[in-house]
Amino acid sequence: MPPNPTAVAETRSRIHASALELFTKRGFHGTGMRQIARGAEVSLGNLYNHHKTKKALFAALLEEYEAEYTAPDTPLAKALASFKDLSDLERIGEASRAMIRRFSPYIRLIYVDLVELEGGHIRRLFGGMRQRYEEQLGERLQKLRDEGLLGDVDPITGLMTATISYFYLFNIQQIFGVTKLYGVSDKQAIHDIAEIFRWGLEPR
Amino acid sequence: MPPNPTAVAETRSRIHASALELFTKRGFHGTGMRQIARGAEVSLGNLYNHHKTKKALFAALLEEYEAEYTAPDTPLAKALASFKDLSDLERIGEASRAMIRRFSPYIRLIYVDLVELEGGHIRRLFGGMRQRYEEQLGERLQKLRDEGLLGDVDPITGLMTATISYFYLFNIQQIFGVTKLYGVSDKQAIHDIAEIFRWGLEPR
DNA sequence: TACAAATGAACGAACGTTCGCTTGTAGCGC
DNA sequence: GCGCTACAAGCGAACGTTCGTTCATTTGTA
Repeated sequence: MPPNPTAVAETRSRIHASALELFTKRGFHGTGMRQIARGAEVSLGNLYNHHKTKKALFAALLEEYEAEYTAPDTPLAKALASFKDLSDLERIGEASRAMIRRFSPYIRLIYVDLVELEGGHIRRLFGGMRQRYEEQLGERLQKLRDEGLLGDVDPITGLMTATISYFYLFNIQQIFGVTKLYGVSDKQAIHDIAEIFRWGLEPR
Repeated sequence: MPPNPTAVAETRSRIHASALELFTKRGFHGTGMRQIARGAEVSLGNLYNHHKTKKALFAALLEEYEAEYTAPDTPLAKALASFKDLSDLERIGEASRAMIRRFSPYIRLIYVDLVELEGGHIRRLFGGMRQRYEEQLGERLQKLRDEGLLGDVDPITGLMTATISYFYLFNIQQIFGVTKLYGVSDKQAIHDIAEIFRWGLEPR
């Protein structure tokens, strides 16, 4: 148990794994440092060699996930980057599902932060959403509109609402534990929602 | 300090108010019985004359709110009950906004339950949603469809998605603390979203 | 007089953090 | 190649608080 870089990194990752599991299951104040140490098979004191306080440990988990989540190679980022026209809505739905599956522990951490700590994390995620969508999609959507491939409603708002609908659907199912919110398979729900955002509820 | 019914009820409501404020602000495990007692201007021991345990006190708050929330005279229940055609979508948006405003403490409690306790509450709320929509709106929507006032997409799914979009929008703004998610006023956002669900993003 | 409402001291357990100590290897002079 | 040193990594007892809950007791009407 020395300054061996790989062994130290392994210890750190065991601590993070244990802390993640407990924080997401019992919340911040419901999780004790002794439980984290036991789960990581590490002494209580050693936790404090890696993180100054319990809060700092929690914050480290959030930051780790945030970096991964905001990377440009996530399913959702790729789906939005390659968005060409409204036939790609289903891809956004599939990507949203993949995001929730991959990042469900992160999302739970965000809820913990909201409920028990300052809650600033989720505000940051949604805060600049509109602007990010405009920067990334504004030009392409304007072009589609000029070509007569979009209707009169604001397409940025439309794509945001569609993405949020998908995201929240799978959030409800995965995080809240609800099965088949719409009574159909995920694939079917993704298609139905895409159709709604393409054609609306009015008759044509 | 006697068996005076109104005085006892007043004490109870002070306890509930103090507990609600603390639970929603610091979570379940982050709130102490002594803090609740201090906030309610009540002795520590007296809390246990009204609720057997801390968990029971929390559960009582959730139940109180749930009864109010599922009552038939809430803004959303009335908006859905009086839904006639797609021009009423804005009313659902307004009602959703009113719901989030009125019930934001309840929603925070639900998040606390999700993060720190069993989390069964939110599952119950979303679990039977599809069925409730079918029971309450199925017949009316079928009639609208027969009259040629609706398109081909499933209108139940459409109305559910629209309601959830509104609800979550104001949840994001009120509970998560995000201002103007869509960059426009609430009124404008309600209208834009209604237009999207009516006409879709495709050109007409 | 009876009894629910209200009180605050007391209990044992668990909390986050600190601290003195041990362990074990990396880097160094030889 | 070999001991030696320095020091990060790891340990668990201990500290002072705070926790949820209990309980003997007092208060104040019905």
